[in-house]
Amino acid sequence: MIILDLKDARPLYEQVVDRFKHLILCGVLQEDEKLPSVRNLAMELSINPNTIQKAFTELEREGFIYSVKGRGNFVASNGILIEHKKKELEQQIEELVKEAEGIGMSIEDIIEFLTKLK
Amino acid sequence: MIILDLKDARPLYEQVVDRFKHLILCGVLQEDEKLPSVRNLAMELSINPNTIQKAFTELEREGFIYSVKGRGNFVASNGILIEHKKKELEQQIEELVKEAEGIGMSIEDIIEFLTKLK
DNA sequence: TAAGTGTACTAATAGTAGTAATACAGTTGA
DNA sequence: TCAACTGTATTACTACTATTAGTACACTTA
Repeated sequence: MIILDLKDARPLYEQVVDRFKHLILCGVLQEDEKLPSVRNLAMELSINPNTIQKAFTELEREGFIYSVKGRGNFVASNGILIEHKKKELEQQIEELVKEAEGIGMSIEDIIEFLTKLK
Repeated sequence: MIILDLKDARPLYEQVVDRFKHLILCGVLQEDEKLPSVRNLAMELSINPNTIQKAFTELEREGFIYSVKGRGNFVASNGILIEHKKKELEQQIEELVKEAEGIGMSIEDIIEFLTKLK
């Protein structure tokens, strides 16, 4: 299900995160489907369970999965995932607006720039 | 002119960068005014010249100052500074838009969100 | 050309990120 | 209830990177 590339310079947990993101976004893993357990997957990949745990924690932080103690990790609903990402983006936008105002660029200026992008 | 806080966890060069940013943005340092030399300031603060050099390189990268080999570092014109920051922001906005489109959020949606911020 | 200036290279060190070993804690089903 | 599964927290080892410094080079100006 998940394949690691040990020659890849990227950290193992990051590779795991990206693989699962892909599987979820492409619909291979369906809503509420159970992910392999931390231990199983770690054994299968011959790495430490904590590395998988770190990957799952990150996936949860980004809204891709949810985790239930003692039961397992599960694919989050598409709605929740998108809602999560939307909030993240809105936060980023707010920070950007603050910075922009610091150099005398108003929200209107930003909207004007966005309009040109269309 | 510049004061360091050795108890501060932040790196020395970063403290120097922030101090100068403040001095420039508040107009204490005027356009084309010469900054203290790398060696002088280093001696005054009892740190290594390379640390000041690193701070100045960062300030130049962000458009706050410009540097002339053999002559010194000088405060950039306000216009250039703002232009520089504006381009940086616009780049960030473009990246944000791409991400937003990835989750089905259009430029119009972003504009709507911005409008509510006003 | 001396005395100032910025810059590049290298190295020592401290801090952090990645991974692992291990122990703790919740859930489930025979 | 308890064994066997599940996620989680704590700690520690290690490799990498960031920070700082030592030193040498290169340009500018009077």
